[in-house]
Amino acid sequence: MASNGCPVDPLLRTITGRWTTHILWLLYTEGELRFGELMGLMPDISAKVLTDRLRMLERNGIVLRTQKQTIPPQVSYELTKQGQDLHVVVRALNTVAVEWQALGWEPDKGFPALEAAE
Amino acid sequence: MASNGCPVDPLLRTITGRWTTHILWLLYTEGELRFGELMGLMPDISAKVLTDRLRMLERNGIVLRTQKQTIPPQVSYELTKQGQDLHVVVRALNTVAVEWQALGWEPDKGFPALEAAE
DNA sequence: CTGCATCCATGACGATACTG
DNA sequence: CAGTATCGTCATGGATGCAG
Repeated sequence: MASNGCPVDPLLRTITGRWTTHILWLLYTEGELRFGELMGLMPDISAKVLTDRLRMLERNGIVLRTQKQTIPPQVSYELTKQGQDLHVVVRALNTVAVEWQALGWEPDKGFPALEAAE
Repeated sequence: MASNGCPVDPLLRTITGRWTTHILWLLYTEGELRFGELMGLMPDISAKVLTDRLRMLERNGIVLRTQKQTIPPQVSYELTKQGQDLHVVVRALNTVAVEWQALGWEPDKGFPALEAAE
């Protein structure tokens, strides 16, 4: 059922899904982060969803999970070598997002600035 | 509820969603296409979903819909100027997707080639 | 501190049938 | 040809509570 001949789709489905690129962005810009630090940097995410995302990214070889058996436990996450491949994508995304933001673009509302100019 | 300070999220939510990048890819590589041509190039999509996606992309200023009032009606879609900004993103996505495919990557299965090597 | 189990609401996706 | 209308299913996101 994957879209025939479109190799992008599975990748997109992986890095998509609420919060995922934000996590990648943070791990890319901040480096290794602990679970609680990620929570702090994303005030609106729930623990379950963050865990879901991290586990999924781990399964896919994109982040590396390191657990220190101390009390209390400490768990850190960092990008794997493959995970760092994604910075090209995330940066491209970021470039366009910032550019469009400057044009007044909003989801489901288009480019108000441009329509006004026509 | 948008992820605070992450301008990427709304953009990602827009270009995400089953088939969307495939549509963008086709309009980017093939140029202007008619509704039926898009259907033909994506054998597994339903008319409703294709319509949904195109309407959404149109609302967001990414594709331009042109209708010729003939019998039978002819409707064409093409990328707007802003839509073409996305080719950077789609190409980045495609580059990584192809690269990972070569490494044996599959969603939820990681990189078998690499694990075998370790 | 880090996370798992459970439950629920939402909406995306898709099949089918019908229309100007 | 190019849709619209309707309905059903299922995955996702999220709240809450418990646990090592």
